Amino acid sequence: MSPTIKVLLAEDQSMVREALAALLGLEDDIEVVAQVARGDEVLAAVREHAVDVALLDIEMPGCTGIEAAAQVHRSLPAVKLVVLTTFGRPGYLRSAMEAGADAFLVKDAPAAQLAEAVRKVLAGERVIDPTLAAAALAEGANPLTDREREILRAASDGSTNAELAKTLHLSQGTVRNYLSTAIQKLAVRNRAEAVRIAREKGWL
Amino acid sequence: MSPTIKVLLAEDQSMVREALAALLGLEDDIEVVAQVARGDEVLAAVREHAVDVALLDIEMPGCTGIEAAAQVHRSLPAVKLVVLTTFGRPGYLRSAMEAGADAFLVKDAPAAQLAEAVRKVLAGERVIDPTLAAAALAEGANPLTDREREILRAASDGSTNAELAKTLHLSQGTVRNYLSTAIQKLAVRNRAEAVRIAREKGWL
DNA sequence: ACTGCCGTATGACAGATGTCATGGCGACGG
DNA sequence: CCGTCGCCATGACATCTGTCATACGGCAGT
Repeated sequence: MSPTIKVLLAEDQSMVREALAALLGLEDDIEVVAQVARGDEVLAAVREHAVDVALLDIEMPGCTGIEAAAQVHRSLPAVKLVVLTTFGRPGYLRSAMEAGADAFLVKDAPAAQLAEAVRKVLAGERVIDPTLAAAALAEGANPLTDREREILRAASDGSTNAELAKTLHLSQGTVRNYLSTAIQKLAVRNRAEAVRIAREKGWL
Repeated sequence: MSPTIKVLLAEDQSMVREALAALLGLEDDIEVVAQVARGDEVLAAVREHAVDVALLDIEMPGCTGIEAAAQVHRSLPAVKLVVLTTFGRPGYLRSAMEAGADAFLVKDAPAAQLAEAVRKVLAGERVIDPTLAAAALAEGANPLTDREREILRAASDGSTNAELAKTLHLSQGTVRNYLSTAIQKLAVRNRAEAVRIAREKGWL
């Protein structure tokens, strides 16, 4: 009796995106009504196509799927949000939830979970991998301040202190202080490790 | 008249893998007869299912799709090899070709190219993105020696010189020398940048 | 009002990192 | 058999990084 579920797919790699569309197309009750390749095109497309469920990849040009989720959640709170990602990083889960996501799936989960998640969120359920949820809770919140995160992100391409100081309009000493505190908070021994760990946890 | 083309799909993320299978399943002349999630399972599966074309992702546990391609190429040279990857790194293309690949596709190409590539390689054609091919040629070969690559790879997680020396059974000075020459060859200013650049080019 | 915490800054110090010159050893090509 | 190259090593030097103590203004919570 119910009409088909209208789904939007946001994913930057077209081959993956179209493959997921093919997968969902096999389901009778689901219809992919829109596809976008950039985070910043999500909101408009959701509006235009009266989407029921938006399926969002995190890593996208324009803006991340998490940011896109937040935008949609603010403007159109009725739209259900499924966040889909390659990396099961606890920090991602946390921020996705804070952005109003209804489901959080990792791409190495079985494909059947995708359609299932779409149906469940529409029924008002939340879908979260319990292992990941546990990890997210166990690990605690991001200990880094905004500025520390920003400097760490800027340092992640191998820039030197002098370059960082210039681009961030800070003194060189300040840059070192921030990196130093970040290194200590993450309990590592240099900036490279700090970047790696923060990335892994989804804190960058 | 010709029987269906038997395809093996190797890709570690099950959602993507099954989605690609769904996509290829839409084609009448193609049949996905095997799916594996690890590089080191490819060869056995190709043998077992008398596969015509193997579709290999590069980033996989066990071994990379490129290594798997080389194995298949050596043992069963009649099997056609399509390498599929997220990252259009020229160095990847180069090594894929050296491993005997018949096609090289990036995941952000349109989905239609996938089935098309399968048919073309079976017809004896090679399928390569011309832009990428140009980039691979323009950039030249990997200037790093085996050892330099190895040390750079080991250093990429933020290990310190002392740790590298220990795990690689080298003197600390030697480690520094290798990193220094790698840094110079890549025309960068520190190991972090060296790692980044080498990664980008697919030289790691 | 007082107490944190954040952002910013400085100066000093120790230790890590990058560079350079130099050497030995083995393999491979001319 | 000689030159070149890759691999490994040492020592010396300059620079970059990480740590610590200290400071000041702002802003939030008690």
